[in-house]
Amino acid sequence: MPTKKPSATKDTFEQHYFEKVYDVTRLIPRGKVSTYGAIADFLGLGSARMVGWALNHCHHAEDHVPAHRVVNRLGELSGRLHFATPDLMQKRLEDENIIVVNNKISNMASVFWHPRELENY
DNA sequence: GACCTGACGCCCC
DNA sequence: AGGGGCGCCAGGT
Repeated sequence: MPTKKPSATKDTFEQHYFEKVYDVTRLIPRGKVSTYGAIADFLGLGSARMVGWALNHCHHAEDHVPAHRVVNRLGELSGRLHFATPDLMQKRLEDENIIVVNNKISNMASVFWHPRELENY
């Protein structure tokens, strides 16, 4: 047994769960949002941080990832500074009729969507 | 290796 | 109600 995993294995694993995160994020309905924790739970990732880590690299993805629909569990736009401009995340949400005040979604309970609502995934 | 730092979240004041 | 501590995993230094 090799004491160390080949780096190719690690790379493909990352590729794998990055894509899973992107796929779930793409399934968030327009006008709804999900959270880092909900996506991590759904995918069985050990930590919600890994979702943030994956989304941090989502601009490398082949197809568009609606990352503005992922917020923290309090509805705060914790990732907004990683968009092209600091206000872009809020603008995208407002374009979907989501109300944002002080970088926080006001009606979080009514727009929250959990991936386990998916029927066949 | 030993830190440190995250697009996080739970627990406990 | 809001803030600190800590676990979580990955990367950088």
